[in-house]
Amino acid sequence: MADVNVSRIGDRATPPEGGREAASVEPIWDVIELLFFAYKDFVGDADDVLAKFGFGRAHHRVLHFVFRHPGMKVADLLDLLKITKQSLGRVLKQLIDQGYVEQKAGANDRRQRLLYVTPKGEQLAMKLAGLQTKRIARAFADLGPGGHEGARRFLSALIDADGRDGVLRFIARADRAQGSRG
Amino acid sequence: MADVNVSRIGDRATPPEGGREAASVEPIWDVIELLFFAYKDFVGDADDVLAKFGFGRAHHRVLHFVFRHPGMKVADLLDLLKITKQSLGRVLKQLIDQGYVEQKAGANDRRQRLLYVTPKGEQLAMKLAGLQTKRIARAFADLGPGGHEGARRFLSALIDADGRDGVLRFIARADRAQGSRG
DNA sequence: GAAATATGTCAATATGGCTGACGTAAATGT
DNA sequence: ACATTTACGTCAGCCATATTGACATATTTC
Repeated sequence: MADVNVSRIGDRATPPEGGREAASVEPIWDVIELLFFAYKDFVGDADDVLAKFGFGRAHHRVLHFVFRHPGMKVADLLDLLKITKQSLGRVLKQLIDQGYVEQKAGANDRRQRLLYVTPKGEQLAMKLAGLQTKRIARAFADLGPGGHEGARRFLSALIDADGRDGVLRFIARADRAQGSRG
Repeated sequence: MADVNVSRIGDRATPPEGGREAASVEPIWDVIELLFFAYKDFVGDADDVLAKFGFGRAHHRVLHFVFRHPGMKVADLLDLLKITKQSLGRVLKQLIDQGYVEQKAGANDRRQRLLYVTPKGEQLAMKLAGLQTKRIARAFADLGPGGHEGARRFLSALIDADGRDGVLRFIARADRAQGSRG
């Protein structure tokens, strides 16, 4: 966010919410816009690095989730990212061809292509996660104790109610799958 | 998030962070992934409506910011969205041609095209903001008191330090510019 | 052996970014 | 007054990422 100086500037950082909420529900403008700006900066960190590798956000997402869930099936990834196999195919192929991700036939079901990151892939995945972690950690430092828990609760609550538990379990399972590889 | 059932499921919702933080900083996986899933669902609400109008996220962003900052210059919008005038031009033209946004020459500087939403544009902007507000309000209800303030602080802290004040002032100014139009 | 499943791939299309070049009107500087 | 700069628009082409639909191949299952 280099500069957002749209001619003049104001001062009040919070909208007037005292008491009743006007007719037809007054939009929660501040959070709507903060989500936009915060997310943009958040992914921007990684975008810059990815560009040097000739990759985009799509590659990042695949690399990230394969890293977090070693042995993931292609179908799992499709379901998770909610994209088509054709879209996934393109970026996955590049990641494989360039040695960031590798496939192994499933032991039980040999039609399956289980996905794993290579050491090279792990290095990039960790580099990207490190950048994002740095930003988040800085935010938590600003927020003081309870910041992490608060953020987790807020973000979880934003997720569609019917998919929330699945996402939380997914994240928890990844933590187990990877263990501590600091 | 229809379903994220990647074969098996886990239980622990928070990573083991007790005490020291391994070598080279352990990534804050939960927040990294929650941001991804939360943001996806957050923008998904609007995407569905926009699709019915033949619009995309790019249209939403333009409509949103013009609505929030009536009389914005084209240059302001470019600086805010960080896109090129060619990219903006395409979607802005559609919004104007279809009567959602209108332009007026600047009073002082007649080269400027000041942007305003039409009543039709306001209606759509409010509809989209309403959907997002519903999601955020639901999250705040889950979080209890302090949820709004906590979210605002967390998201603000995520923004690049050097642009943060500008963004906060921008949001504050918009609140004044629009007043209560609930 | 037939049918279903997991994956890969070809082809065409849409959206929303980008760069570069050029045009026009209005403001500004000397 | 004229040259330059500014604000904006637009043409042309390219790239990344997503889509749909069709079809191929291996493997598992009924």
